[in-house]
Amino acid sequence: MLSKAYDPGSVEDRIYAMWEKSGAFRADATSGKPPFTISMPPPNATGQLHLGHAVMLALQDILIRFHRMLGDEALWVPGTDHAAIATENVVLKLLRAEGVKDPRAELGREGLLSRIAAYVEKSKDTIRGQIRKMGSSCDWSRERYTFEPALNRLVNEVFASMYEDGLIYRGHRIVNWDPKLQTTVSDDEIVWIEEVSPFYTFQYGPFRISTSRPETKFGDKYVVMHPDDKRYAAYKHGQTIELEWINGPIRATVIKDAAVDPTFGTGCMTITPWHDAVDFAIAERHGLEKEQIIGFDGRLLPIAGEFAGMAIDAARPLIVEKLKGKGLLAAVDGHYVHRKATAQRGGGTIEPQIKLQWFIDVHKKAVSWKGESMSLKEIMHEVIHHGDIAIVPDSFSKTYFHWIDNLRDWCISRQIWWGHRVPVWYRGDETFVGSTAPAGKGWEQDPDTLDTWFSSALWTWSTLVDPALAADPKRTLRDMLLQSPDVRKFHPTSVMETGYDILFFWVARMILMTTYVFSKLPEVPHEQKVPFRTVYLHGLVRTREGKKMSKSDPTTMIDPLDMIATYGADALRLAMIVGQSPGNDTKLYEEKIAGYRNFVNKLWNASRFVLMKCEEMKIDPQVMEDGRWKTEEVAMADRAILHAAEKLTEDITMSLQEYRLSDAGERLYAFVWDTFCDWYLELSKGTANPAVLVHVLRRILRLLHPYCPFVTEELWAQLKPADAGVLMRESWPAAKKERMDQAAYDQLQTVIDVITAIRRIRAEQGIEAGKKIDAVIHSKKHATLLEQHRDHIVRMAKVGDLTIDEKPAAHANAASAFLPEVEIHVPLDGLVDPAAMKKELQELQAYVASLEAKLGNAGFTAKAPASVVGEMRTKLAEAREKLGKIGERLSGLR
RNA sequence: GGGCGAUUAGCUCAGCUGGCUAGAGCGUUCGAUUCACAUUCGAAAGGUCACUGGUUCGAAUCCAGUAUCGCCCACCA
Repeated sequence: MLSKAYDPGSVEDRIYAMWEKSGAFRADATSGKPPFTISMPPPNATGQLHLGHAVMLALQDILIRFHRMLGDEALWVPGTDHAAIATENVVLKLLRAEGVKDPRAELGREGLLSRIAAYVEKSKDTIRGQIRKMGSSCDWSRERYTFEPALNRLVNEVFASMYEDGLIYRGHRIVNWDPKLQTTVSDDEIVWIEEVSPFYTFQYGPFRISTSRPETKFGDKYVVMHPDDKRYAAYKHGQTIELEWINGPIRATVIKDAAVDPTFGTGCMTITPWHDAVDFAIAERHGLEKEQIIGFDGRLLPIAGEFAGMAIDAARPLIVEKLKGKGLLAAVDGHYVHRKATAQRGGGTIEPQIKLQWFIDVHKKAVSWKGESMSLKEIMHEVIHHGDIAIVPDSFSKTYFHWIDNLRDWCISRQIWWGHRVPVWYRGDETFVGSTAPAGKGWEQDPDTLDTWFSSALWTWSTLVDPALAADPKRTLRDMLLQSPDVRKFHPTSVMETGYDILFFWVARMILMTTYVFSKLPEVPHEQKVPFRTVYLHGLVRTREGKKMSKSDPTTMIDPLDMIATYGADALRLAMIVGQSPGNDTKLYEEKIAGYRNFVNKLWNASRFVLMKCEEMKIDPQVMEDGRWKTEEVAMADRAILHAAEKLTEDITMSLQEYRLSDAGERLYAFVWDTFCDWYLELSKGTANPAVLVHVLRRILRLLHPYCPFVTEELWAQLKPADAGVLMRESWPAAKKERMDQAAYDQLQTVIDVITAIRRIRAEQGIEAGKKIDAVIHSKKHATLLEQHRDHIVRMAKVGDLTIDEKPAAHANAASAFLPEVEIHVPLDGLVDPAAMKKELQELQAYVASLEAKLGNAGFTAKAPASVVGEMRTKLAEAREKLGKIGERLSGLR
């Protein structure tokens, strides 16, 4: 017998172990079933489960379990991410704490990498266990890691292929250099911080120029202004001027360029092409010299003269002081708000620098797509625009297009060690691109590694490539893709479910890489050259106050593992999913989770009740065949609940197929609690029909399983038919139209309305429970109906006894009254069919529209006689009036 | 500066292509209680659907404008 309250702690781990051991998570690449695939966005291998993960795991598990039950070959590939910069930083910090002052120098590349690898392996088990805690039904036999050898091979092959196609190039570009982490960071990894900093205006020969960064100004020998700026019309482009500057006299050149905003400051500026992206662009346009002022360590170079070697923060006030001493400081604005670029990871101040970096060219038309030569950017646009990939919610397509339109070449090299190393070898002037060094001595591999999103961008298919094929150097990328059984069966994936915050970081890059790679395989049908068919973007989880949960402020954090321990994984899953609509942030707080814990417990007790009823009636639910009962034993209430269960099945199935996960969850919640427990189980306390009870409960367990896998599986063991296996492998119920019994359902609704009315009147009139009540019914049909349900009404409305008298109807649409002195309106008849009325309305609308069109036409051509127009006007007015009446009636419909 | 979105009950939110008396959960108030469940049951109060116009027989829903808030992108020397 079941315990009085559901205890998730004693159930969840046992159930999960049972599933895993039984092989229920494993997908079969050889089955004939249609595939349904999700690649799990890999959490950091060294990470801890947070709410973001929990939401993603719950959503994906619901989809996977639903499709598995639907009869699809459902595959959910789990994995972890090597998280390049983040992981390297963690280990560097640990090493420094151990007393290793300069880990890179002391351990060397190989030494440091093996330390990091060991650390990663050690911590992987944590996240693996935590993913299991959520109930995730992923296929652990296919677990992958973004930095495993097979994936490294694929990364190298893709790099080489793109290089050969001229899509990867090396060039000097302004990059975001982080002097603290000693690496470049991508545009997307920058956080802008507002700060007030002094804004200086200096005399620069005849000009006044302003800056918040005097320390970059040593090398400024170009003064730029807008070509149309009349104030500077006297100065010609290319003209040189001798002037006194920080470290003595220099010769400045006048440049006219439209990039300068004449309304800002003095309308002219000097440029520092090495340390500013806009300046770099101007310098490129005019072929100007570029000079480095600040070193990669963040200190001034010898060009700074006496300031050389100083850190920029320290040098700044001294430089200002010197210029002031020379009488060149014209003004200082102390209230200038400046936006400073800092690195998202590590927090160092970004110093733009020119570096030799590897880039992916997104503009070059070098990819064959639909028989055309297109750029990566164009393809990225095309697949969304054309609908090869759908984004849920659709509104994010606009954001996506906007981003694509402004997309620049992607800088893929990083100056860290932990990551896929750039597969390029150098020897003197020779360059070789490939997985391994070419034969011969003296080849040196590029020291840089690739942006972590480069390997992540391959994730949907790199995880499906057979590692044995990847390990064979003779196999080409093409072989690996076409010969891996999992790629053939499961790619493209069905859904990419992730937070909207990484739409650009990751989703867009998967589209870029996958379309590129598959564009090389003519035998793959066009629509299969995408990484996924649907992108489902969930929102961020916020605190009750709407704040972002952050590690730095522990009071805002909700730890999903704590919540699982207290309330159970099922409750947490429901609390996160219900109320979460795609693309919108949700607020989560403990009371909400507690509410769903109550719900899970409610289901538990409902099952307990059903089992008790079975026992009372000496029936073993396990030997009960599903859905078998004798027609004559089925009362109207049974027919009604059966109808409701079929309707529910239909709704839930549809909602899940349309990715309306919150709706479906809410609907299940309401059905279980309000319809099944508070209504049908209450009725069943009188006369129970165990066959129907068990049938409906089994139906609930199936429909609810994707949301609450643990409790439903546990209850299933008690209630399943003898020949059935685990619930997670059961089939999804199909709504049976022939079982739908709207009439029975409506009639019971009437009975319920009557019960509610009696209760309300009792409360209003202060009539105690248990008193006899006389009801007057103005309809023979309903008098009969209520007479049949007298026992239920008496019990549910807590009436001592009930007399039902029939009187002739006062109105055509019979209303009924309870208690001699009080009239209650009960909607007794479903005489009006809203669908038919709508149809009539539509016909009238069409008629009105045609009349209007004719009238408009007649008025315009002035050919119709006035009498005809008048007649039409009358007709139109009549039609409109009728329309209004029908609309009103329709509005009044219940 | 460019773009996207939001504004519905005290709080958190539903409300799909215009059509039930605008809903749910939590909270509040009142009442119940050995009978599956106090992690319960019944009921009540609570809304100018941000504002102003427009389209329509009919608008929370569509259109325009206003206000407030949020997010993304770019970034001014």
